[in-house]
Amino acid sequence: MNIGEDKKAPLGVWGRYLITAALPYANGPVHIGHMAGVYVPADIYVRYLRAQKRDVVFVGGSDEHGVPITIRAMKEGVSPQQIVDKYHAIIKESFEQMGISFDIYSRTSNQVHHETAAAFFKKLYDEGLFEEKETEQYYDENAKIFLADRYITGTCPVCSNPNAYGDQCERCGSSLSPELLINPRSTLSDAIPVKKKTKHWYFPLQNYESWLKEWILEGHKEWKNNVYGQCKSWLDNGLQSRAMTRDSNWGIKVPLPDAEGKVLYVWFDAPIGYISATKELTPQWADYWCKEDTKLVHFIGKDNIVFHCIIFPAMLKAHGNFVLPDNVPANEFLNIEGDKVSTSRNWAVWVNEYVKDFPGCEDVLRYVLCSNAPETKDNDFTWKDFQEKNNSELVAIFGNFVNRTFVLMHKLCNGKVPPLHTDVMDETDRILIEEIKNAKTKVENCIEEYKFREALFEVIDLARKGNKYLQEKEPWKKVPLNPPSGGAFESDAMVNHKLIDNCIHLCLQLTANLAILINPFLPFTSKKLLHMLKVVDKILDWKNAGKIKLLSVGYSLRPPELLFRKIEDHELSYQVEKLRSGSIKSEPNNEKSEKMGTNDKSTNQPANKSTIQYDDFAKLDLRTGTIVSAEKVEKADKLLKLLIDLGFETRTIVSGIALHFKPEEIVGKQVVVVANLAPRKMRGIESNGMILMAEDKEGKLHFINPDDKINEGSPVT
RNA sequence: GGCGGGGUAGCUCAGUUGGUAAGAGCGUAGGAUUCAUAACCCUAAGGUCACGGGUUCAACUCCCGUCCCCGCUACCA
Repeated sequence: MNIGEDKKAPLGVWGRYLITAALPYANGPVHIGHMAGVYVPADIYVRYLRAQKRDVVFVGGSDEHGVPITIRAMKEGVSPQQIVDKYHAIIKESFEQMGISFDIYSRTSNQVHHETAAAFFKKLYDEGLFEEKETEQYYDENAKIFLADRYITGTCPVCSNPNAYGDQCERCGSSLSPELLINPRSTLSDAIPVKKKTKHWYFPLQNYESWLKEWILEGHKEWKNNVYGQCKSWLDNGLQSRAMTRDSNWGIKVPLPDAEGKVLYVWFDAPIGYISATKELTPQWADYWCKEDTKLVHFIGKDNIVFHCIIFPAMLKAHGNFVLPDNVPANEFLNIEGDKVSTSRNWAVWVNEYVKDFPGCEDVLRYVLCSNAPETKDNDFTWKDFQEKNNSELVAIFGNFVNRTFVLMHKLCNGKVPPLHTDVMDETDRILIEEIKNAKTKVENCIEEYKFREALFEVIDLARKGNKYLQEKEPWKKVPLNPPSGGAFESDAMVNHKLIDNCIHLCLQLTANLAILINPFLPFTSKKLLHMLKVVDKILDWKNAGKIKLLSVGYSLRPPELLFRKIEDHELSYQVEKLRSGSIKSEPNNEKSEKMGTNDKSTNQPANKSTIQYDDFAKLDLRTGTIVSAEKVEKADKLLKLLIDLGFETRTIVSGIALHFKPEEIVGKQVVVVANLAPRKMRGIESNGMILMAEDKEGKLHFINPDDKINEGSPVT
């Protein structure tokens, strides 16, 4: 592959472009975080490339496999297919409505993908690139399923992080396999997983480590800081074999004879979805995937970095014959009104709802999300900001310029494009013409470097310059004059007439430029402009930008229509109210944040506990006790080391309540203790028992204790 | 605690390889104007560039340390 030789390729040297946007996971709709981080930037890039007449394909689709979907189906009593059908339709529609112009929006449950992914796997298998291991895999006997990586937690063998996930330790960055974990447990039913024999195929990432290091750390220093830093961290920590198959019946069947009940790991099959979608789109798919002069770019959220920068490239490398990503411009997260987006708390602005609440304002959302995109760090979306950006930039600068140009043209030039009289052009005119040219260069440079918000700023700035120009020229102050008939002579009036012509002429040409430049960002607006200017789509070719001969002299144009409307205060308060009233307080241990990235495939539902017999209860030795001392445990945010007087003895209990109570304020409190709990070491301190706590709906903890003070050590029955 | 990303005007962000760049937009305050969706245009205020050291003739820009924010993760048997 083209290691090291592809830096800063000059414009136009790429034969074709293959652009992918992260496959959204089909167990929920998309929200504005997804849009801002992935789909809007990807779409801008693609529309720009198309305007450049580059050969480009933009693929996407729903990611429909994975255990969370089967779990959800189980809970709702429907089939996994029904779940994904429902959300695939919603997601697809949202993208269409927002103008995300996929060449194909596919899905991983369809036939082509099953075949492609299976064949990919088979090829690696046939070449002996997998390690086949029969292992004791963890099985949840309550839920009756093998536990997917994500559903097992345990201790990381590398850094001793006790809550590493089965697929990855996020503390030390190591990629793991479930059986490497020490002390595993099920997050589904809380059951202690039992081991059961099963066979799986592992992909030895470590074999690609040195290659990845060279390819990324040496060859792609231009990647964004956040992306490069993450990659470096993983690579420095060392890679390990990772199982690429799972025990499940939802997914792509492992294409081997002895693999009943086994499917491909969702992260193995999902990125292959990009290939399948391309296949489905065109018989020439291989040109895009296999020819070295293809520029492959993955648009993703930051939660996907490891898969798109490490695992998938290693898979492609192993398979051979495929191009590798030239860049992976991952974005950070978008918060809403100061809080992180959370599906479980319903703290989100859903695209399908936005489209209903603000019909015809799709471009406004695109504008706000792009101009405030989390390109370098997490950012905040507020409705106030949404209003201000709309009212003071789209309406007041961009829309207003276009509107005053059109109104003046109709008032002063009979609704036609006036001629340009070079004899009366001045410095101001020439500067404006220069600015139009510059704008094109600036915008394209920014887009090529994935700096979309800056690019968009430059477009708006051009409109700003138009307003300034208009202000300086003040054509409305000049006396309009009918075209001279017969022997015209130079007079002040004649000159004024020419000045008006020049001003409006240039403003109109500028407007045409705006249509071209804004097109990648606000395609609906661009369309409206073309309609008003009575020109065809052809004019949107990027090569036309920067020119001032886009509209023919004498051509009559349509009356103006407003491009944007103001957003009123009451619309904001409605949205904010909707957001707040719809939000659900969730329990803190369930407060797994939603990422604006699209593949948060974990769900974390505490299951209802099953019925127990009296005997089970009677096994507990519950006692009252009094806290005699409390201190914070070093290097642990949540732990307090407590000494509890139980009457017959005083013992040490380590409890995870430090975020809720200060040590000094709980000394002397009576508590209920599980006295016969097996000892357990935490942070090196042996804990002998457990304090009972109640948790309210805010997630706050409260001690459980007797109404009146009673003797230490009194049994609780 | 670990890893990663950040901390620059009220807000959202730019600041290239260290040297007249401490900047932009919005917001705010004045002014001017009326072609325009009470919009546009002009002007102004304001920041010890998180903090403390260090390297240098010179640091927002390099080094060390500290603090804070965000994400993932850890300790809540």
